[in-house]
Amino acid sequence: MNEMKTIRGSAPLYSQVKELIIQQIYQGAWSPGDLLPSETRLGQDYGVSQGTVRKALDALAAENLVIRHQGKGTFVAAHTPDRALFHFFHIISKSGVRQMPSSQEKGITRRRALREESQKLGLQSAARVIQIDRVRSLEGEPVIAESIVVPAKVFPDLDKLPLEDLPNNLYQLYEERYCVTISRAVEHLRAIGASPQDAAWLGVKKGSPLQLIERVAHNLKGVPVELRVSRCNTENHYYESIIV
Amino acid sequence: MNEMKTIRGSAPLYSQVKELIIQQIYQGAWSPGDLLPSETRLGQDYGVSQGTVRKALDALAAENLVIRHQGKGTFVAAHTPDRALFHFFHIISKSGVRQMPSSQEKGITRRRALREESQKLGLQSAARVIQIDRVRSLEGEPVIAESIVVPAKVFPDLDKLPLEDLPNNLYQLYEERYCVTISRAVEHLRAIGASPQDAAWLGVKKGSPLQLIERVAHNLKGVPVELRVSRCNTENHYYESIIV
DNA sequence: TAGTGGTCTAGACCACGAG
DNA sequence: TCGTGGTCTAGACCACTAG
Repeated sequence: MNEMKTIRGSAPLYSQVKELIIQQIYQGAWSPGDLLPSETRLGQDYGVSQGTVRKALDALAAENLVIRHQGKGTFVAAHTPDRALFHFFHIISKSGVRQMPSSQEKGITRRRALREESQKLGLQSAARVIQIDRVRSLEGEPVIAESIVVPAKVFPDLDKLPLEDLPNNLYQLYEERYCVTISRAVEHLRAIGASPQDAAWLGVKKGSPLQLIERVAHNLKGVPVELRVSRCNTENHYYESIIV
Repeated sequence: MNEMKTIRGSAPLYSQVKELIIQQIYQGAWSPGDLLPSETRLGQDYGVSQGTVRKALDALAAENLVIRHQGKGTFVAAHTPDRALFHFFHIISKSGVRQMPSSQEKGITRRRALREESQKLGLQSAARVIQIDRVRSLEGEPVIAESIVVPAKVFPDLDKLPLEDLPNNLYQLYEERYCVTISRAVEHLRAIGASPQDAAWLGVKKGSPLQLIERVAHNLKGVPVELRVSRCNTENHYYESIIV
């Protein structure tokens, strides 16, 4: 590549460069964890100045799509345990401890999507989906009952994996096995009463208050690819949110 | 002012400029809503280049402390209704409507802080605080029972205001009447059962699940200046959180 | 028309990491 | 020692706003 197709009246150059880089990550030209070419090199490739590339990379870094390391270079962001913990897991113990919960799988099923699910995932009605149920524990205590629904088309064979092979960090699996990068999510929180199933799994009384978290997770292109419903026992934990 | 005291080995210049600007806003040199001098002018005043001032202002804009308008200039951020709604109010109706709730004051009292309150607010034990209780409604339905606790020292006379004079948007009052700018908050969410008081105020059954939101709000310097505990009926609403 | 922030470029030097 | 991103500067042009 040697020239940026600059279109008069279109988005700023750095923004076009940014989208180009996202496109290339999406297409697999660079994978999560890979070192990107230097700013200078990218500028030569795209036919723009190094400063413009820098602005594009800064914007990507602000969205956690790349990680910059002085002296080393710029890397495509990967769903490391750290990223999972500090960006995609918001349950903190009351004493302030932040740690990744362990997972106990309760089952995987393949079925047809409910109307609401296909709508939220942008699927044809009654498209095939895979559901994973698991209970997640912190310090040995079961705290979260979690149901995950994903399109079977995007994650084929996910239900064929042995239960034991399902990692704690699913987003890493999505990334490595299915080349799907989760880059953004929207969560809706409510308070509900524990269902008999939740009560049994979490060791609480039926009807006791649980924190409900409904998450829709999106890939690099902003397409929803996962629904996740969590019911949390917030006796000893809470959900943390920072506002600016 | 004509020269930036650059200290060798210290923080980057633009970061020092940023802190200087925060300092001047904090001291009232510029008030919320005011137009800042142009980048060029600030650069002359501080003895740095316009590009360095720009980086400082960009950082301030990222934290919502200033607002930039092409062609007009850079303004000190104010707690307008819009900012309250889109940055400090996260309850959305299930149909996706986002609107500011109306408030019905239930009382203001002056008392001594509980141990937990003085700890969270960084006060001497048993320091004087003012508590405001109110019920907030969306589309005529009472949805949120809210208790606000602030240090009497920071907001003197707040309890002397006629109840009717308490505005819906308290942060605007803090800003205009007490020169306290809320710039950041941390929220902890849990699910609880409705107390008799909450049940009466919100028109739900005692013990029914409510969304609890405990917020600590900080001023420009990062000092906590307000505690706010909200109990929300999430039958028809939810708390929205965006993750990147 | 004048002034502002937004974009783009170019070049210099520094701090960091790796060999 | 070398290459990287981080900082800082300087100047050009554009898009928007207001008078």
